[in-house]
Amino acid sequence: MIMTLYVTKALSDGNRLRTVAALLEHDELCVCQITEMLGLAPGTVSRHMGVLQNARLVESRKDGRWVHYRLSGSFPILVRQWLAQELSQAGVIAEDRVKLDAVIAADREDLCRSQRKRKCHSG
Amino acid sequence: MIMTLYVTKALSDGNRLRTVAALLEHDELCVCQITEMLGLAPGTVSRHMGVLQNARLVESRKDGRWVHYRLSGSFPILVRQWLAQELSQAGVIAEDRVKLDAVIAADREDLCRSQRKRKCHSG
DNA sequence: GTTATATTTAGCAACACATCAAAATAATAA
DNA sequence: TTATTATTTTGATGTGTTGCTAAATATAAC
Repeated sequence: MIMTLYVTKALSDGNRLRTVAALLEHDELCVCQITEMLGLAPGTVSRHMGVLQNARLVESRKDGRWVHYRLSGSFPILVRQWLAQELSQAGVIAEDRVKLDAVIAADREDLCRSQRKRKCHSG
Repeated sequence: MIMTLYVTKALSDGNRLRTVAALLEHDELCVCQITEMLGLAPGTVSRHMGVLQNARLVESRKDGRWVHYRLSGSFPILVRQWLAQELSQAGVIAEDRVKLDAVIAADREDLCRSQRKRKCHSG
């Protein structure tokens, strides 16, 4: 397969684009933070991150039970510039920015605890 | 939907990437020429071109029964530069280049005639 | 060791997409 | 007008993707 396709396919999903937008503004985010921002199941987010990692757009760093993702050094710079321009204008991403700020301000443990609780109530 | 998604989705298919690569090197190509290069059914190629046009990556010009496509003026320049760099290294696209040169050298009417013939034989 | 827990993987249903053949369109040629 | 013909649209089919829940993995806390 054309290498470029891994990149364009990875970027051809709205939730992955939102994640990249978030990582353009925050050095590192852990899976639970991204999960909170997107409002998806953890497993789904994990798979999205796998697609981005497979395209070499993000890298992961393990910190205890937490896994942090950041934009990869091999993220094509021209694409990065383009996305930085375009995504900053999208409404959804402005909302994500607000939500993320709250998420980051909160304690990480509290965040994970509230995600667990939500899961129990829904089942 | 995030506007950017139209672009990334349009570029997330191998045959559409090959088409864009061809249009980076040839001002204009008609549907039958692209069809010959990709080796797909005309209807399939038409739909692909529709996706690219919808994302404002290409524009069409009608010339009698023929329709010519070219890269749009609103094709994001950073993406264009990135693709020009990346796609030039792909093997498939090198092959396409050779095939396209032959296609363009041939008479357009002959090309369409041969495509008609092929269709009959296969049915 | 055992328990708790953040993430990943597996299995599955729903939806989206690529492809072809064939019918419909639009334009030329006779 | 009638016949050709390049392209588009439609209908059907197979494949890929996204999402969830639940099980598995890996790490920390007890």
